[in-house]
Amino acid sequence: MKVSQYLLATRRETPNDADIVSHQLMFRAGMVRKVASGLYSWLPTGLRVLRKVENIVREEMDRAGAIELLMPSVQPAELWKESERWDEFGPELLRFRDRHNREFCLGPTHEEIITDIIRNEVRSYKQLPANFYQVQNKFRDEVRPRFGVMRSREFLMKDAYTFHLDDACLKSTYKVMYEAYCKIFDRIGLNYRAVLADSGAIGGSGSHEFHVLAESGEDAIAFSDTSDYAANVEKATCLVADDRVDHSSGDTQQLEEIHTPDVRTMEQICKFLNIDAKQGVKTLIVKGIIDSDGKQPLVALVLRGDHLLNEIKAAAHSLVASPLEFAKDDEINQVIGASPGSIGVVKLNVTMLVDNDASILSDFVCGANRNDYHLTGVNWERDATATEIVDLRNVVEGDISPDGKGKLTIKRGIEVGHIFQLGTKYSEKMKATVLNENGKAITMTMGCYGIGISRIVAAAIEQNHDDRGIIWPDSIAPFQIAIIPMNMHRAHRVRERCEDIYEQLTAAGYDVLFDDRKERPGVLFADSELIGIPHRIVVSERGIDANEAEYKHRTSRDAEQVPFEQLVDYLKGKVNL
RNA sequence: CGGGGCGUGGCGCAGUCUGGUAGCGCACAUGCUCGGGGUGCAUGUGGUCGGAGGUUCAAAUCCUCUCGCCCCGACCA
Repeated sequence: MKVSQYLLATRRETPNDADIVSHQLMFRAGMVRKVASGLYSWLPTGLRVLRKVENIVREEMDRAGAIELLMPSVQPAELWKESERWDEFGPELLRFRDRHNREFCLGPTHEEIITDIIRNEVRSYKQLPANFYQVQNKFRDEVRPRFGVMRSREFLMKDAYTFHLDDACLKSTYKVMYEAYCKIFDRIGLNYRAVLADSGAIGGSGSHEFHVLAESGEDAIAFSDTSDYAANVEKATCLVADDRVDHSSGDTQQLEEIHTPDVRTMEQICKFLNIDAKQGVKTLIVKGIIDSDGKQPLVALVLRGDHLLNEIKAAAHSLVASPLEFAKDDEINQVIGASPGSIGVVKLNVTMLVDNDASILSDFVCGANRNDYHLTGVNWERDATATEIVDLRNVVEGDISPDGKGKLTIKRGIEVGHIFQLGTKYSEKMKATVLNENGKAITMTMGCYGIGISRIVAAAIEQNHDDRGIIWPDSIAPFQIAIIPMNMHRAHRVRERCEDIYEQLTAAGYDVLFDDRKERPGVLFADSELIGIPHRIVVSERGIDANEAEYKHRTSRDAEQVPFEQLVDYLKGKVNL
């Protein structure tokens, strides 16, 4: 491509609504432009990258035995009502009516449509397992779109769905998909980790997320520093470090009530009593499961002062309402007789779920269930008893890995892929069955597998940039090689030489950007670096005199001189096609 | 949804408090200049100041309504 016949659209300045580096650089490099909140146009440079990612995904999916198809982005309400997600999904699902007043939605995902296809087309166990995928725009009406294409409302996604006679078959295909995903991210050249994930509302037994590691990631992921344990912090567990002090000889503190005016938060109580948050306990009041009388009791969740509640773990408990709902202040006052900020575990009249680590404390501090008072020297058994001891908290750096091997470290990641063993959630509701070898109708068991194509583009930039711009891996660069002429508009021989190199490299199959604009060298250099073209050839009069082109990689400091006749072969050794 | 902020040429901003008929940088066009890191000079194109209504002799500026965009939001018990 010659720049004179292309839309480079680079900018020197960053728009003020771009607050992460990938968004800023995608704008400045002329890759995307915002059309409305969460909606972007992909300019030619951006589209080139998007297509490259898409093609790698497509090749690996095909190689793994998946078959491509394409489903509509507009979907009829009937199918969503059948799966009961029409009501479950919430406002993220954009709903509307057509001219005949029939209800539709813009597809945020395609389980319903694919299940409908498969139940109509697949009748025999002999046709299983089946693995279908598509690459398509999805729409989710995000409350707050942000970070450019990282969390936009419309985005490009590869989604695959598999159908099986039984769970064993599902598990083996799941493993094949897991490996295909690893190949995809390896080929793109990203630093990523596969982690255990919460399967969430979608249900099912097994689930992994694939995260690109980056400071700006929205998710926290926990790894063992010695084993291969890795999990989303939402899901991560740890072993309890049992460093309980032995008080069997009775040398504990006395229970004492202290007047603590205006002390409500853990931070305030620590300051007031000059203690560490590890020596305190916080008591969160949430709503419980509605009982047989139709009443909704309150449940207390007890955590060590320095720990954070994991809402997913809490909501998963059989006594706790799901999704998790915090009790309102007046309810708490009514039932417990004290306000939030003064709640504690002693003589607490509701079910008490105590986190593992809170349960091994002794001589700790908590609210007194009396406004403006706290208790010190509290001890389990003697002063209070847990209804149940459970895992309720987010793991933190330094916790013991659940496999007992090593300690957890926590890093941030951008979720770019997610695979699920769905089971029969959709196939059962939508009656997707096949006949088995005995002629009996069997409900198929399903898996689903997503990759955020547009998000990968942003994630790759988050991971690969410097102060001059993007640094693409060869695999997804919009152009692999830039040809930059020096003083071309005065020196015909520079133009001729560039044209010649451009022809040769293009013929060799490379994506080459020949910057033939009448601009000063600084502009040409700056733009090629901003766009992130990994390999750069400079042709100058001086070089022509020496019969040499200059080669430099985007990441290297110094350039190398290469004789013109060796240039193509030289690049073949440097640039991965 | 709650809280905060912002809408002025394509982009980044000043002007708004204290009303007087719109300005700067970048980009763009033309000419000269420069020619290995966003050259310099000159000239020029482009904005009914998000929209509607109101106050006023006069509104980007004051008032009312409205639309759009951005940021933050369990962590507290």
